[in-house]
Amino acid sequence: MPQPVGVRRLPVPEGKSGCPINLTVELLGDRWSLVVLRDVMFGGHRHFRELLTNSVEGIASNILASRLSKLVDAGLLSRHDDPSHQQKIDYRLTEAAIELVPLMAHLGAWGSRWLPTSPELSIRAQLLARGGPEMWERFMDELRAAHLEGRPHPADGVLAELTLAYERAASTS
Amino acid sequence: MPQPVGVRRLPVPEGKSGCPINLTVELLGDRWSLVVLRDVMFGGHRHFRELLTNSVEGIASNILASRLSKLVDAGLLSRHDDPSHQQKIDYRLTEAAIELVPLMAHLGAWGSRWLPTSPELSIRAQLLARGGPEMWERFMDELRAAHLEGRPHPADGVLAELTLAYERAASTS
DNA sequence: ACCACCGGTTGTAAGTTGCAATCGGAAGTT
DNA sequence: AACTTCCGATTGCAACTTACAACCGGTGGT
Repeated sequence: MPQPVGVRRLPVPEGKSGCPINLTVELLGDRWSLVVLRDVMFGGHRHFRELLTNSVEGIASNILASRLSKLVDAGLLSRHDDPSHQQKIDYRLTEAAIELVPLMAHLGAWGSRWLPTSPELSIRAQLLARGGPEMWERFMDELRAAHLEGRPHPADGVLAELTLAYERAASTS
Repeated sequence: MPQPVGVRRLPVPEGKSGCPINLTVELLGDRWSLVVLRDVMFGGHRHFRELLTNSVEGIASNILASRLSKLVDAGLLSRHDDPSHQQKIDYRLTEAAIELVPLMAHLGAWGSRWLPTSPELSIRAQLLARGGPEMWERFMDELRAAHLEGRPHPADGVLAELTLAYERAASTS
């Protein structure tokens, strides 16, 4: 299991602020980083093409490539060979990224409360918000099993529940 | 009290995604928006110069101006005349911004766990994280009193506690 | 041999950011 | 009345980032 950087007491990079909020914003505060992580986390997409094609927002391939390598460098994603295809790369969430689940939940909850979201897309966010910390922990354990240990998502897990709720909403609208 | 936009079921803007996480990232996912909100929220700075001069990260004045007006347009800040000076503008948090407190808490907690933060600056984040939802609610009520009703922060409030902890840490390091 | 798919790169144009200097008006000081 | 400081910004410019479309060499299935 990777060690939190903060615990190692690394020096604050020269000329930077060292405030936790600021450093997190410096790392994730751009148009795409969190969206890519969202697709890996909730969409279950783990390959370049998958992320490129299934992105609702239409990310450009060069931006996706640059974000993926940035997130790998930052220790939020890890690269693995895919046995099914020599060129295929399997991007997996690291523990650091998995611990962003509560943040994603809040982000989604706030957005669906204050911004003009589309109903079918905000169902997952509302479900996850209502589930609270207990549900987030279950989801994080599920992600750990899938991304750190390579086991598949269970059919009765949180991801399945969220996906099902979304699909039901999307088909009836 | 302002109404959440989501509740009004505004249409999703043409060609945009409608996903709550995406819309929130579109609004707040840049280098400065959350940092400015942090300074208003935790630093108690409510004037342009104050934000410009006391910013640890050194924001440029044109960027600050552009972010302030964007946040006002988005309904996260409101502008008020300051009786003490005709040109002075008092930027106050709205209810929407106050409800970002849990998000800020998670942001700070994640950053202080995974990024090389400076100890004295992460004390507040850790205190707020440990306080949990109960402390966040107290802090939000305090912010509502200060920003929506114009009453001063109480001397024994959450903000005072956080500031004291920071100042103690800063002086002994 | 053919062709779809793999993770990317390249070129280019448009937009955003960072930095320093500066603005006109308001208030305090002498 | 003159001078200085403070007020929320704006301007010009250079550097960087983003968006879009075309394209790359290698892989694998038919």
